[in-house]
Amino acid sequence: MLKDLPRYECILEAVRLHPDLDPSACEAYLNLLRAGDEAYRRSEVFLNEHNMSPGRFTVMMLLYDKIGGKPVPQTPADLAEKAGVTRATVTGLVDTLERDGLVTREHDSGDRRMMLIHLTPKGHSALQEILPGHFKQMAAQMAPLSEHERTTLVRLLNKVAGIPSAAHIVVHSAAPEGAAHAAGDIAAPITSK
Amino acid sequence: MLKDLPRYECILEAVRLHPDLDPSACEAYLNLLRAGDEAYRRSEVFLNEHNMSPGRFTVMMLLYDKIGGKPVPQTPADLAEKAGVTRATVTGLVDTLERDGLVTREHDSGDRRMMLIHLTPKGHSALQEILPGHFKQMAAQMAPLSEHERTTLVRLLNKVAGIPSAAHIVVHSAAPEGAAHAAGDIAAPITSK
DNA sequence: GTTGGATAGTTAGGAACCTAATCATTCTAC
DNA sequence: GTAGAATGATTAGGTTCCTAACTATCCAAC
Repeated sequence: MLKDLPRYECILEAVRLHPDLDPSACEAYLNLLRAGDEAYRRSEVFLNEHNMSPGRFTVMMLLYDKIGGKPVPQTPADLAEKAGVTRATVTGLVDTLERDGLVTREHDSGDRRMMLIHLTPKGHSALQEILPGHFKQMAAQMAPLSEHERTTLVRLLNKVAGIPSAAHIVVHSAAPEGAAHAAGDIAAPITSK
Repeated sequence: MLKDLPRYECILEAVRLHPDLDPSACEAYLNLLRAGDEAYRRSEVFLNEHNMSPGRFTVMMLLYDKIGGKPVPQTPADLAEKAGVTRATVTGLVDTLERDGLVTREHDSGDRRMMLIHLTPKGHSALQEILPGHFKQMAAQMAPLSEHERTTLVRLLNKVAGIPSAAHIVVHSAAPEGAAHAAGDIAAPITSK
């Protein structure tokens, strides 16, 4: 939210009035929020140019199988769970995506409570058109960092986000219960709720 | 947006279909967005418990002089500029803050186009009540990081966010045009638009 | 001194999120 | 087999943001 962050000196000033304020924590926290927001907004600008929003894009990416490159149908509840939003939000996103002809709804033949959301050919080609630019855009944003710095950044971010340890995930990719590698299911966040 | 990030292996898989995809950039980017979102949402939850939202809180903090601890009036345009949102958004936020008796609007005596937003005594004490918890909450979120790690994190985040260099800011605190240290005016982002 | 352009704030309408309530279908237990 | 709980999706209504259009005031130039 803050466009310009307070200088470190100003934070130190504020500590006089508020002894609870941990200056280095405050600085790290504000910079994290700002950098995250910056990166998010840049992507948003790019997506907007292609009649996309982060929410719409996420839904479409979830319908797009990264491994096979083929569209795979999913239920709204699946999409909500994977995207980390409510089912009501998915309903709204699918509404506009369907309106634009990028996805279709279909009743599940087995359980008629469920819907199956499909990427249409139009949706698939829209994605093909957007993805290269999106990837370039991500690469450009991270370009200032060396490979080593990226690794460090990921490690520190995971510490903050409450991910136990980045290391063990790659090592023993447990997956005790089968299925669903598509979006990866590493480290279920504490944000369960 | 994504609750669970793809595993690194899955990203590597995806590179086969999309040569533009820079795996380490993608991983760093996704982790940045997720960690930022996590931190943001945690703060949001805390603020919500006190009848606040990030937007409302930011406006009130801008009206609260961190140095003197005294409320200082500001125009909506000022607030919008410092908060990095549109003036229309500030109008909406001030509407609800005024409704709740936390701020008041007053016509500028000199230029009757302008309004001056004041923190009311009620608003001031609401802030006093929230701030200690907010600070503790920030400290708790950053607790997993050592002082050294915090410095590193800030340096890497600034690289990504396009801040030229964190060092020189503290060193020669230029401030060529006078005034307004309240919210700090370091490093105007590229996001000017 | 009046016209025209800039500036400050608001209004109107839309998108993406939320919670809570509703409707339809399925499953479970008796 | 039927009542009631559980589950999937939607609807209704609210919030926070946006852009674009509007209103009011000020200032500058003729």
